[in-house]
Parts: sequence; C-alpha cells; structure tokens
Amino acid sequence: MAKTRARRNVNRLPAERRIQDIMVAARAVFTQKGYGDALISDIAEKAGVVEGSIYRFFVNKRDLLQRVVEHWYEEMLARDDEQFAAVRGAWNQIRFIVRHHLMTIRREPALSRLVFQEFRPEAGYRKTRLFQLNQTYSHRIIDVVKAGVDSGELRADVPLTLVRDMIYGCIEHRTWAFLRNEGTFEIDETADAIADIVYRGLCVRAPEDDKLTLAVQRLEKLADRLERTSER
Amino acid sequence: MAKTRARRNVNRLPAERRIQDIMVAARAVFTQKGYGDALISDIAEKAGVVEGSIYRFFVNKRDLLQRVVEHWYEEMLARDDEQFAAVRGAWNQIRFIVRHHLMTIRREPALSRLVFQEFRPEAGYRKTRLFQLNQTYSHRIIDVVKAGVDSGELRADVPLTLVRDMIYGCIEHRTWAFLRNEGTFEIDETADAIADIVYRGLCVRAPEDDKLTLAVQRLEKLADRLERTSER
Amino acid sequence: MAKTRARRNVNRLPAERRIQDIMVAARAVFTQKGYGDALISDIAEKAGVVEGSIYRFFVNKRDLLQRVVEHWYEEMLARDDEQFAAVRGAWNQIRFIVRHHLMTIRREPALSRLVFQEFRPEAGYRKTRLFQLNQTYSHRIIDVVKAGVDSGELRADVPLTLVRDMIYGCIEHRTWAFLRNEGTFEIDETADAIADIVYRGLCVRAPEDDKLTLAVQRLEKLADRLERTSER
Amino acid sequence: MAKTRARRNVNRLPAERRIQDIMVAARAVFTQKGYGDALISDIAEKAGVVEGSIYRFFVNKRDLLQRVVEHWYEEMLARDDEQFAAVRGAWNQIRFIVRHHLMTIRREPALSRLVFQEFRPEAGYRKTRLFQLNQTYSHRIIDVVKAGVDSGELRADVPLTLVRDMIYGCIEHRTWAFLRNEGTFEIDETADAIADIVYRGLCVRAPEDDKLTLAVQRLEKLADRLERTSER
DNA sequence: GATGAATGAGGATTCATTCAT
DNA sequence: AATGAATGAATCCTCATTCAT
Repeated sequence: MAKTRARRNVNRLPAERRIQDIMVAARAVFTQKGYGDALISDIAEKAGVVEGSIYRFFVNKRDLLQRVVEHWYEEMLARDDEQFAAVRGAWNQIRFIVRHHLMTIRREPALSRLVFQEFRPEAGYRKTRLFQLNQTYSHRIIDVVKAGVDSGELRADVPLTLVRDMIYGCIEHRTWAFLRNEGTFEIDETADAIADIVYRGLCVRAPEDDKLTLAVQRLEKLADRLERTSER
Repeated sequence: MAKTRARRNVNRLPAERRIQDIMVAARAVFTQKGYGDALISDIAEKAGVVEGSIYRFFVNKRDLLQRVVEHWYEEMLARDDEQFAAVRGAWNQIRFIVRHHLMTIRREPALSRLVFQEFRPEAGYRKTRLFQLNQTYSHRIIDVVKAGVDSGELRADVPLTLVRDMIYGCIEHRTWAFLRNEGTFEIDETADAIADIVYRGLCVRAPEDDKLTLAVQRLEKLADRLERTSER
Repeated sequence: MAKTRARRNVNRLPAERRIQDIMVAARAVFTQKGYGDALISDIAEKAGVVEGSIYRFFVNKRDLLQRVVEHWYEEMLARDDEQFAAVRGAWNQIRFIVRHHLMTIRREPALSRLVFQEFRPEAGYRKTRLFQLNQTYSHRIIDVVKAGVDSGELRADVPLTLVRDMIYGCIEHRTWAFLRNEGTFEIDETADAIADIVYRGLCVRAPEDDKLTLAVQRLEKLADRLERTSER
Repeated sequence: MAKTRARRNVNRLPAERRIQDIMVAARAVFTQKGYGDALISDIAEKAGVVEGSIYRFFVNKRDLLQRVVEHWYEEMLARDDEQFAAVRGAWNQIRFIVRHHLMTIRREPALSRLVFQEFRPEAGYRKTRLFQLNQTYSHRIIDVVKAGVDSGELRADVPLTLVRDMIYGCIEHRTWAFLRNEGTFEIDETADAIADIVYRGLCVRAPEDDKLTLAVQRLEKLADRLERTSER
C-alpha cells in the first residue's frame, strides 16, 4: 500500500509556459499522426511532462486538439490582417484571399484536414469557438465582395455567403488529393482561375472583349505594384 | 399435402440474395448510426444472418460500407441519366445538375456524409472504385460545360475540373449544417444562385449592354487610383 | 494495419459451461480480493478465457459480482428449505434460523461482506434482484414468528419486520470482528442467546420459572428428535 | 488611520483554527459526497486553504475523515451524557437510548453511513480510536442493562454485549432504506417496539398472569404432537 | 455453407500525495 | 508556514474478425 515513490525532476514552470510546451508537442503529434492515432503519452513525453499534467490544463484529448487548432487560427488571424489591406481591386483581392488560403493548406495540410474531418462534421460545431474563428477567417471574402458591390464593380444582388462557400468549397475539393498525400496543386494557377470565374460571375458586366479585360487587369496589377513600390 | 419432413432452420439462399439482404441491412444501419457506431452484429441481425456470414461475402466492415456506397452510386447513375438529356442550354443544364445534387444530399444526407468523412480523406482514395464512380457522377458537369464551350456559349479557356470542384465544393459547404442536422437549405434558390454565378463566370459575353461604357468607367477609376498613388 | 494474429487454443464450450467457469473463477477471486482489488484479468485467467469473453456474458464487473452473489443466494435457498421444515416450536425454529445464518457467515464471510458493503448501501438496492433474494432468505424468520403467533405461543402484536431486523442486525454486528478477520464467534452459544432473548421478548408470557421453561424446552427438543426418528 | 502597508495575502492563522476550518469543510464535503467522491481540492477550497496545507495537519484523506468522524463522536458524547441521567427504569432507559440513536441517524445519516461503510469493515478497526469511541457510545446500553440486573429488574444471566449488538444491529438494519435515501422511519414507534421486545426478553418475569396456565398449554400442545408422531 | 463463441489488442483518465519554491 | 504545480500508477471495456464445429 505504502509504496516508496521516487520522485524525479520536478520541474516547476509557470502555467503559461507549460501550456505552451504541451500545445507545441500536441500540434506536432497530431500533425504527424492524426487525432485517433495520437497518443497522450507521446504528447506528454514530447512536452517533457507526465500524462497527468496534461489534464491539469486540458479537459481531455479532444479539448487539447481543439485548443491547438484554435491557437493555429488565432495565429493566422493575427498575422495576416495587415497583408489584406494592401491589395486593391475586387479581382485582385479575391485572388489574394484564394491564394492565401491555398498557401495555408499547403503549409498545414494536416491541421486543415483535422478541421475538415474532426470538427466540421461534428454535431454542435456551430456553437464552438472554432466555428467562430472560422467565420472570422472566411469573412474576409465576404468583406471583399461587399466592398466590390459598394464600389459598383460587382453586382448588387450577390448572395454573399454562397460566394464564400463557393470559394472555400472549391479550394477544399481542389486540394483533397494533396491533403491525402496523393499529389500537389499549383497555387498561382489555381488562384487565378478561381478568381477569374468568381469575379466574372459577380461583376456587373461580364468582360466581353478579352483584349479589353486583359488590358484592364494588367493595368490594375501595375497600379498595385506602383502602390507597393511607392510605399517603401 | 401434409409434409412430414421438418427441415432444419438453416436458410440456404442463393449468394446473390444473401448479399442483397446484407447490403440492405448495412445501408440502414450505417445510415442510422454512421460508420463507427454501426455494429456488425446489428447488421447481421437485421439481415437475418450471422456475423460470420457477412465475412463470407465482404472482406471487412470497411468493404461492406464501400460496397453499400458503391451500390448507391450505381443506382443513381443508372436512374438519372435519361433526365439529363432533356435539358437544353448551358445555364439550364448547370442548374439542373446542381439541383440534382442538392436533392441527392437532401435525400441521403447520411450516405453523403459517409463519402465525405470516411472515404474521401482516406489515402488511396483515387485508386478506389468509389472514386471512379464519383468521377463518373461528377463528370456530368464537365460534359455540360464542354458542350457549352463547343457551342460557343461558354468561353474556350475554362478549366473544366476547377468548375467541377467549384460546384460540388460549394454545394458541400452549403449543406454541412444540414448534414450535421443543424439546419436546412433551399434547393431552388441555391441552385439558381450557383448556376447564375458559374454561368456568368464562364459565358462568353454579357447578354446586352454597352461594353465600351463599362470599360471606360473602369479605366477612369484606374486613372484616379494612379493619380492618387503618384501624389504620395 | 493488417496484423497477423496467431490464434491459439480456441476452446469451444457450451455457453452454460462457460458462464459457470467464469462465475466459479469470479467467486474465488472476489472472495479472495474483494470487489475493488479483484481484476477482470485475474478472473479471466482463472476461468481459462480471455477478458473479452467475460463481457459476452456479463455486462460489466459489477454485474459479474452481482450474478455471483445471486447465485450464492439461489444455492442457499434451494439447499436449505427442506431442513427448516423439520424443526418444531418457535424457540427451536428461531434458534435454527439464527444458527443457520451464523453458519452461512462462517462459511462465506467474504461473500457476506460483499453484500453488506457493496450492495446494501447502494442507492436503488431495493429494486435489485438481490434484494428480492435477500427478502426471501430472511422471510423465514417472519414465517416462523407468524406461525408462533397463530399457534398462540407468541404475542399477537409483534412487529414482524422489526424482529427480522433485530435478528439479522444482531448477527451482523456480532460477526463483524470475524468478517474483518479479527476474531471468531461461538455459533451455538450465540444462537441460543439470541433465540432466548427474542423468544422471551415475543412470547405471550415470559417464562418466569426457569425450571419450568427448561423442562418445556427439553420436552420440545425431545419431540423433535422423536419426529425425526419416526420419519426415517 | 490610513495604513500604508499592504500585507501579502497569506493568512497565517493559529494551527488550531486552521485545523478546525479544514475539519468543518471536510465534514460538509464528506457528508455531501461520501468518501470516494469527495475531493481534497474541494475540501481545501471550502476551507480556504491549499491542498498541501491539509497534509500539514492530516496524514492523508483517510485520516481526515477519521478525525472528522471522531470529532462527531466526541461532540455527541460530551453533549448527551447529562440527558441519560434523567431517565429511570430499565424499559424507559432502553427506550431512551434507542430513541437517541435513531435520532442520531436521522440527524446525520451521511456520517453514520461512513462509519458503517468505511470504518467498521476495515481490518484493524478494533485498534482505532474510533472503535474506542464507538464502544463508549454504545456502552450506555450495557450500563443500563447492568443496572437493571443489579436492581433485580432484569435477569442475571443476560449476555450484555449481545444485547448491545441486538439493539444497534436492529436499528442499523431498520434504517438502511433511509440511509440509502429510499425511505424514512418512525422514531417513536420503532423505539417503543425495540424497547418492548428487548425488555421483555430480559426481564425477570412477566408483569402478571398465571405461569402455570401457560406451561400447561404448552405441554398440551406438545402431547398432541407426540401423539401425532407416534401414529405414523 | 453456415454458425456464433472466442479472441485480444489497446489507451485515456483520475486524483491523492509530494515537494520545490 | 504556505503554496499549488507536478507526479504516476493502474485497469476496464469494445467489437471487428476468426475458425472450430
């Protein structure tokens, strides 16, 4: 009954640091193994703590995954915002967002998959913080389209959330092979093509004359470059 | 008339019939419980066979689900083809396909989910028969767009598979809440809106309106921006 | 993923036999270790089955204990009934039941304890089958007292269930030291003393004259012996 | 008047006060949750201390429970003694003690249960202070019976501890349903009935009535039985 | 061919207790 | 003396799959 427990290496760290260590370890393990195959014991070992310590800070394995993914979203949201401000013109902005999302998936395919597979299908998803974060994340496209509408560049009767679903749904479908480790995808080409179709689908007048359209696009890109150049 | 032989209660049915019984039972159980929570024993009981018998005809639980889903696809493919021939015009055809897919999801949300959750994310998906069936299923949109291109109604440079991803991806995103039992969706409105954006995105020219007016407007805006840039 | 499982020693026994084996093993292990410290794996090993097999027949560990204890009660109830018929006279009958219960506890202290500790304190005990069995088991004393009342030997206003509680409660308290492995108890002396007090407490007239009482008791015992002798 | 020193928020209370706080909190939590479900952290929080502090004053969780229960006994013993002196006559005294114990259980069912469930079954119970206290507590009945014997009201050959076991055992059995939150019990009726049976069981003679009549009745019945037996 | 009893691997979780600060 | 973060042991249960009958 009374066992002699040899205690070793009781490292005393501030809670914040511990949480961080655990989340870093968990992110690595979840990324590598997926949710089901990830072991709490692996995560604990990688974080340099004992399994029980994880449960001081996280309700359960699921909660740990959730917090890891939420943190990822928060990082992204914090990091990216400034970039979006720099681009002008609906087409360019749409393309920028598409491109950005494609890069996100390329950079973190495993985490992306976890969102698609583990969280989104789950009943009650809409009540989660992750859903909120995702709404914030994907709301950018809505803002852009709204602005395009306001400026008269895009049609007034555009169903905003449908456009959002179209873009993110398209990208997801486009990247499944990559998410399965079965292929890759061209970021720029895909971004151009998606932006093209959506933009044409939404703009007040379909650009009939190809020459004219291309010329305008070229000029817009030129303007962007000029702007960026002059800002330096 | 009065038969005296009491046969043993062992049903010896033709294999084909057995397989059918099992698949019908499996479809019901998978639909009701999802893959993970479905029990082989439940399926066996419902099919009026013993667990072991299922393994006579199906490699494993996964294979059983696969065959059930494949069968569902085959049914759909066989049933629907005639309908598609009836519709004319690219817009109408796109809308028809979108509407058809929305109705499929509404009719079989559980099976749809199983495809999205269980099969598509799995490594090796591209080598499965289900992938082939899905390609066939979704190829309709490609055929329609191709025809539109050939007839001159749609642009020549349309990236066909991207259009396919856009449409199916959009629909999937649009219906996730419903698939989670958290809401519903409007079939006709959604179909119209999707067809609209995609058609406009692909068609050669806007129905009417003065193209030059538009181009001039845009160039004027551009000029404004350039001016503003150079003023910094 | 596809692991080669080497199957060994697949013993195919009739369910009834398996259940019996498991219950015998479980009874031994529970008796030896108590409920908490008994391991399913120990029971399985002792029964010559794999842990999982236990769950084919028993809902969970608790259910297994319950069934073991129920079985013990059933055994006792089936075995003992005949014996009770043989004794005559309220005093003798009370003494017989007390003695019998004392012997039960001496024979199976561990099982007795499990009933006292694990089941009786549990909310909902009154709805269990074990409670029913216990009622049947302890109802004997009520029948005996009732018969004594009917024959005019015992007072008419005896609170029957209270007598039951008094007898079984007294025995339980008296044997706790033994149940704790801290002592023993005298079966016959205890039985005599309990029967005495209770009998005197219940009989129409307290037997004032000890000589008379003892004489009557001797005569009653004699009658019993004569009856039993003549029956052979 | 305005003190400028902001003391650190570390309460340094006299040990005695700390111990008291902890025991009060522990009693509340144990009462509410039982031993197993009570958490040290809950107790600490309720006591306004930190978990570690509890271990400054108590060896372990068990020890804490023990001290709480011991304290309860001490309270009772100190409080009640005077009352007992007031009652005269064996029957009245027995009834008083029974009634008192029933009220104790009604007032503190949870603590009573903890004694029955946690301490009494434990090996080594007889060596504990709690056992001593319980002996003291239950010794009252022995004193009363002894006094009755000395005064000639009760028989000389009464097995004292058995009477004690009978009374406390009876009460415990009688109140188990209540202890399980499954019912209640009548204090006065129960006390009367128990006192009645025990008193009659112990008293020298039945208050009145013709002893010989009774003896003759019994012998007549016996004769009948002998006749019936010999007829076989 | 059918049966269905037997297999067996595999891991999250709890919480009293300790001890560095 | 007080804190409270860190420890770590310990086990029940599920269910797809197999294979002796």
